[in-house]
Amino acid sequence: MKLIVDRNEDVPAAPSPYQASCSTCRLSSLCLPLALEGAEIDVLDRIVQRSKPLQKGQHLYRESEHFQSVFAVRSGTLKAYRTTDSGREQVTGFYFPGEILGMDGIGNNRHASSARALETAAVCEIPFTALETLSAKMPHLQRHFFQLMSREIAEDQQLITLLSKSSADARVAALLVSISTRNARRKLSSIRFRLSMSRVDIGNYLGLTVETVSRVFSRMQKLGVLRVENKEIEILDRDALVEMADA
Amino acid sequence: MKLIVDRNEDVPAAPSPYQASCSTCRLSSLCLPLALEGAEIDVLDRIVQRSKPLQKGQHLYRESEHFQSVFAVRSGTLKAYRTTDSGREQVTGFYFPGEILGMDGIGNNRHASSARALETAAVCEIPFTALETLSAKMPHLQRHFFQLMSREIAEDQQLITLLSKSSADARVAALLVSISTRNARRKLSSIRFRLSMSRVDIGNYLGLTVETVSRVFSRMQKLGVLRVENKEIEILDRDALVEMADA
DNA sequence: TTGCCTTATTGACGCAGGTCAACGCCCGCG
DNA sequence: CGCGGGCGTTGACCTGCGTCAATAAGGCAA
Repeated sequence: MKLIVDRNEDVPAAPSPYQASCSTCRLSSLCLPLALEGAEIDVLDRIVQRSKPLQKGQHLYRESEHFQSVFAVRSGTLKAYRTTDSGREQVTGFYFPGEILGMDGIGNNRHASSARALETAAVCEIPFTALETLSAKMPHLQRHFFQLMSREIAEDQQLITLLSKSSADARVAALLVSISTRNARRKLSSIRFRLSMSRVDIGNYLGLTVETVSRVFSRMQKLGVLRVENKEIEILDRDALVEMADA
Repeated sequence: MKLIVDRNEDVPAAPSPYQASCSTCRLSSLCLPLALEGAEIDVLDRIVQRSKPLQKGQHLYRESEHFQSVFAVRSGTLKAYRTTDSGREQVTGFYFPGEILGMDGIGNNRHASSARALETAAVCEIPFTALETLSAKMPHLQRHFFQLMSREIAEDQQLITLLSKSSADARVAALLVSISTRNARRKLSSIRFRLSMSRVDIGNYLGLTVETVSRVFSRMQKLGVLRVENKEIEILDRDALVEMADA
C-alpha cells in the first residue's frame, strides 16, 4: 500500500492524525461525499488516506508517474501542469479546497500532468481501485464521480473557449470571476481574496506573458474594477468584470 | 423512452435496421465494447440504440438540452461546439468513427455543448442511466468508461496547451498529426485523407482565422511538407509535421 | 535590521496574426 | 450544363500582445 507519505521523505506511515473523517470535514458538501449519506460516507471514509501537508513547491504527483489515486484538496492551493515535448510548462488548472485533481491519469494509468503545491496544502488521497470497487456497490458514488469527471471536461472546454479567441482582459477577468465564484462555494469572500499563484502562473495558465497580466491588472485598477495590492485582490465592480470576461 | 429518431422528424421508432450489433461492428475494438468479452458485449448491445443517419448539418444534440445519452460515432464526422455568452461559436472537438461524444453533459444533466454532423453520419446512442446500471454490474465497463472520460480530459488539456502558446503553424500541424493518428487507429491511411471540416471550423477549433489557416496550408505546401488540394490532404513529411506541431 | 534574490511593474519597440478587401474556384441546383 | 453563392486563397495594412530592458518592491535568511 502506497501512501503519499512515501513521496515525502522519511515520515513513518503511521495512522494519519491529520483529520478525523469525511463526515466531520467541513468540505464534505463540495467534495466526494456530496452525493452520499451517513453510512455510505463512513465506507468511503475508510478508503481515504490522509497524510502530512505538502510544503509550498512540493509535488503531489508528477506527469507520467504511475497513476494510483485521485486527490481531494483539503486546504491550500495546488496547480496542475504539463510539460510539452519542447520543454515548455503549461499550467492546466488551479485546485482549491473541496476540488478533486488527478482524474486525467485514469485513462492510461499514468498521470497526464504534474501537481504541485502553491502554498502549504493538505490533501486526501483516494486510491482509485478502491474507489472503483466502492462505486460499483454505491450507485450514488458512481454517479457522482462520473459527474465530477464530466465537469472537469466542461471546465476544460470553457478554458479552451477562453484561450481560443478572447483578449487578455477577458482572460484575466474570467479567471478572477472563476476564483470569486469558487470562493463563494466555500463560504469565503467572493470580492476579497489573496491570489495564491504568482503572476507567472496566471500568465502561463491564461496563455499570456507576465507583463501582460501585470498591465491588465493595472488597467483594471485604473478603471476602478479592481483594487490590486500585490497578491491581494478586491473586486470593486463584479458586473463589469463579468462583462469583460465574456468579451 | 426517447430515442434519437424523435429529433429526426417523423420516423417511426421501429426496431433499428441500421446495424446488427456491437459484436459485428468493425469499430468494436475502439469503442465502448473494447474492454468487454462475448457475453458482456451482448448485454451492452441491448441498451444501444441505433437510428437513421444524420444528414450534413443536422444536430445530434444542442447545448443546454436535457442530457440523456452519450453517443458513439459509427460513420462520418461530427463537431462539438459551444456558444459563448456573446454569441461567438467555439468548436471544442471533432469526432470520428469509434469515438464517443456527449460526455460533457453528465455533470449537470444538460449538454455542455452542441454536436452537429459535418457530413452524413451514423451514431449509436447509449442511454446514460442504462450505462450506469450496467457499469455497476460490469467492472470492465465501468473502468473503461472512466478511462474514456479521463482521456477526454487529457485531450482537452492537450488542446489547452496548444492554444495557450503555440504558433499558427504548430496548431495546424498538431491537428493534422492528430487526424493522421486517429485514421491509423481505424486502419485508414495516415498520410492521405479528406478533411471533413471546413477551413472555418479548423480555424475556429485552433483559435485562428480562416485566412491564417489558409496561409499555413500554402506555406506547408511550399515547404514540401504537405500536398493540399481543397479538402484532400497528403502528408509528405510526417516527421517535419510532428516537429512543427511541438514548437 | 540589512542584504539578496525573486517577483512585479512600467516603458519602448517589433512582429505574428487579425482585419479588410478583392478575386477565383468548387459544387449543388435548376 | 450553366449559373450562383458559399468557400478558399492571396495581398496590404494594422494592432494587441510579446520581447527586451530597466527599475521597484516584497519576502526570507541570517
